[in-house]
Amino acid sequence: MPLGALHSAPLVEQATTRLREQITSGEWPVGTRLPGEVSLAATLSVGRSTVREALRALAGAGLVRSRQGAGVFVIATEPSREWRDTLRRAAVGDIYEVRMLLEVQAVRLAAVRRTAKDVAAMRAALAARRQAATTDDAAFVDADIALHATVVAAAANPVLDSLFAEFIPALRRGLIELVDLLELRVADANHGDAAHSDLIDAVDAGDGRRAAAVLRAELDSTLRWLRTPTV
Amino acid sequence: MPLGALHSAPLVEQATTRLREQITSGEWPVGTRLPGEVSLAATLSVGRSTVREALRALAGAGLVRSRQGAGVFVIATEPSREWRDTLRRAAVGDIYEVRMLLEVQAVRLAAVRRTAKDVAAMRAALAARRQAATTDDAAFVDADIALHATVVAAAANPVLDSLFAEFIPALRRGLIELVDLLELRVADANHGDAAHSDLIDAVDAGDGRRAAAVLRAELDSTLRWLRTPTV
DNA sequence: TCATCTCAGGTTCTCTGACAACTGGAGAGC
DNA sequence: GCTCTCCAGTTGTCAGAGAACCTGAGATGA
Repeated sequence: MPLGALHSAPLVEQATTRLREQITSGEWPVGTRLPGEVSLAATLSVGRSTVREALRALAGAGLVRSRQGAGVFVIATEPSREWRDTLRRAAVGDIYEVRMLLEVQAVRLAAVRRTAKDVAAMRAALAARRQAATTDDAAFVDADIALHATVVAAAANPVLDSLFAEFIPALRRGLIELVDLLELRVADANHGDAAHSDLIDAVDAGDGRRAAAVLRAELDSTLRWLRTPTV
Repeated sequence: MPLGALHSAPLVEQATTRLREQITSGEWPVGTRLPGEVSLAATLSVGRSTVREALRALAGAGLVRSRQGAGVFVIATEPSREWRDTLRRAAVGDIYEVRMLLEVQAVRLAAVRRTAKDVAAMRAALAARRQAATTDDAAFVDADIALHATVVAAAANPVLDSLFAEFIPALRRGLIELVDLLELRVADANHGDAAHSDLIDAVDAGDGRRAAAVLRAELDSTLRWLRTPTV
């Protein structure tokens, strides 16, 4: 692998970058119909095939969509990954607060929408969490998070699922440290088992209010610790 | 907006899907050098240009990378933007439901944490929304969303801010279509002004319960429309 | 007046062919 | 063993042609 290519980037890549900049700079907001291929080729001083390939790259990135005969339209701007940066840099307390907010509402939905299959998955995850109680902190936290993910999944909203998954890396980091710092598992390696069992029972019974209360109590006590300044 | 295209997908999209499946199925793991363009064109029974465009789409999605003379290589087996993909592809009702869930809880926090500066920003945004009432649907929806963003910002949680921003492109799309479809602004160009004014008053007064109720009523009625199957 | 149809111009889609630029491996020479 | 050259195969770019599609304007008919 050379340290750096000494020849310029292929024209398609340059064109892709130029067009992408038009989008991310706000020049072409969502909904904009891009100039036609022939016009863009003239503007960029490249062949039409080069423009087409650049547009395909932007389409593959999810920024544009083309309709034959109608044109190519901006369907998304490419934010600067602000969300993921924020999630990486934010105080764990802020992250956890949003997680809590989301999940407490999610269990209300889960209590309404859960299927027998969802409940079976929750109970299987609870069993796995119990099994992980004999292992190290990281594995235990992973099993705990996996259990919560099954509860969120029962809300039957793919956006929620995906959003919860976005939180997992940060949650994992924060929770492993917290469990270690507080030595939560010294007295009880299966810390929180009763609450999780109650949670699943409540969801199973369709009692959203109770499920939310159980989960809120659990997450709230954790949040309080996460918000406590560390010495 | 057509209910569904009655003609088959463009060949480039089909080829992209086929090639992507080879990657995501594990047939072509990371590091694999794909067959050459000429070979792929023969395999897929399309022209070489079609293959090239499909490969560009995959490159734009971050799955492959090509080196002139050397070949095209798999660099990832999963798109790296699962969350964003979900947000783009999900049913607008699912998106809106999560937005609602988030925002109703956010206003509870906002009612506790708002500063005088936050409230001033909300009122300025309300004024801007009123001004946008004289313009087109898109501008009005933008002003509406901006107002909601000021309310979320008052919750003083950067993760919430950033997360709300993630929803904006999808919300914008859905809401502009809804406003247009239902002709919500024919009778009242400044649709929903009273509710928004009440919302700000409640946040200003620190009445989280009332703020949540006002917002829930607003968002719930919109969600109901978004969940209604379109004829 | 309104609804429907037709047409023209502009758009994207696909293919072909040609040539340029590049890579990597094999073989030859030192 | 190292370096250079050559060659086959690869990607990159362009041009051109025709097909398929979309949209808006205008014409026609009820």
